[in-house]
Amino acid sequence: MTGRTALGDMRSPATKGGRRREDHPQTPTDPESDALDLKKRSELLWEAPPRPSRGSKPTMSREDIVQAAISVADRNGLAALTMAAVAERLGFTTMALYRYFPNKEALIDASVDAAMGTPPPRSGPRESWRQEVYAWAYAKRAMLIARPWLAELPFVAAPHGPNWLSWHEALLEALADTGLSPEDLMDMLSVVHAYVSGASDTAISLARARSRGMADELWAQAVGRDLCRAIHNPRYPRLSAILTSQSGGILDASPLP
Amino acid sequence: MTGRTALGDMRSPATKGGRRREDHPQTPTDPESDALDLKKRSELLWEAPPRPSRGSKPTMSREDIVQAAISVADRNGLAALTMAAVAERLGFTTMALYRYFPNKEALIDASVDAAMGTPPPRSGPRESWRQEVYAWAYAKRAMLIARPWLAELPFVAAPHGPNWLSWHEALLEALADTGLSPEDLMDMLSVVHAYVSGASDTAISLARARSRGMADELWAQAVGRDLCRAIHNPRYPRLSAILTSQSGGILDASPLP
DNA sequence: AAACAATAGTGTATGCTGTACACAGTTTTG
DNA sequence: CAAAACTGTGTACAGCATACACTATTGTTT
Repeated sequence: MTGRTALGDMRSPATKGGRRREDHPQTPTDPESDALDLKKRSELLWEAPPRPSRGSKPTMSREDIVQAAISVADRNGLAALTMAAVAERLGFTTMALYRYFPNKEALIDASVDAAMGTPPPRSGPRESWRQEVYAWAYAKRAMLIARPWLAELPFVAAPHGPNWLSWHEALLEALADTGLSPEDLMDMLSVVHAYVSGASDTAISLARARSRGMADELWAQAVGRDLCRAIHNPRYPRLSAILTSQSGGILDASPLP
Repeated sequence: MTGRTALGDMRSPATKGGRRREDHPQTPTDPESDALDLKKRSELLWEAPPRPSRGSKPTMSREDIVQAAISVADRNGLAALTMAAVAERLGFTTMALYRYFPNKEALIDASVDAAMGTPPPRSGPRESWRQEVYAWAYAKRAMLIARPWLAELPFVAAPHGPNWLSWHEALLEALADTGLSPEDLMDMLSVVHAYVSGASDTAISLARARSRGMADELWAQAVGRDLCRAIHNPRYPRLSAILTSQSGGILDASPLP
């Protein structure tokens, strides 16, 4: 929702202007085109097309465009990230961007990878794997909070770029002393990743609310509202009991230890 | 969104047709409107507006519309879920839907909650909490795989409806024998939720690919492509080592135990 | 140096989107 | 029976991604 204001822009617009796939899944228009799509997305993220020898020189670079896209999203959220907005920020025509990226999806793929950056290098000496993983988790959480629009994107089936891999590499390094098997390490990658994303959920939501100028109190009120509906509702006896038992640890925006 | 390929439609379009917020976060158009937005979304999900006494009777119900929306998304993914598509499936005009839902976002909120349904009831006698949590996790995973478009929506800042709460309630019931404190139970909710989502990632991706008619082999090839770029890349020594050490547990679509 | 080919950025056009608005028909309330 | 409140329709519009045709620019080939 993806925009996520929330809705709008999510991520998966097939092809908007052009042809459309409205067919039944059993009779797909072109089964191969999707696989090619995934491969193409990955390739565009990793492989720079060779600079052609002839023709006039490009004025911008993919880097420039990605930076512009990131700053647009940083300011106004994913919904504001339109081709026109990016182009305007660069002082070019909308269509000029299509000389660098074949479509919006490719631009977003690149922007997402660039926006997540690389995990901060270890500052001090190596600590226990527990501490290392803590540090990694905090770093990822901070990254998501700094760029809450990343969480507006769906988490499945996106291509994984160089920076995304670097976060995995860093986590593997944090786990180096555990002596886990390769298989277990792979599992840990997804577990820790998912945990941090999930645990950062409310913090990200708060960050988004703040960036849109919402007062913290209003946000907390709005977020707590849903859960509070369970209270005294016979359909949710256990949830109700927990919510009334004590506090709203739910409203605490820092669920990570 | 988004044929989904993936981008397109996400969820966060601020407001598409109407007024637009392009302002700087520091000078928001109307800080209160967002808080009201969140509250409104929650209310729409929980509180049915009272049937007016005067006027002609409605031909459809919100239920009908939600079911139509779900079946559209089931068939063609989130990108195909447009107001026009839902209306057509029901044999009504697009604008007729706006008598039941104030905007697309509200319809999606309702559809998401309805689509996730309620967790299956326990079949046999109560088992150990471990087994109970396993069962819950499998159920959630199955639900996500059955409706992969749910994973195309952003995971933050969406209102939580009755069914969503019921999944939490069920997990609390599974954890009943653990003797955990209320605080710890709340933490467990987000941890287990996040874990299952993350661990189901590839399985969901595969389900989406299948529903679009892609052969499993093609999908695996496309998905593995990204990770394989780390192999023999000096920037990712540990990742490379793991990936070459043995198998591609990565390509296994069933990471849950 | 001249002719050519391939590119970069522009301008314009298109189809799809969500949704505002004004209407006509229908049902209940006074 | 008139007024009020609603339902579904028709039309209209702005915003979006993007196709296409154009020109100006540049390196390659002759």
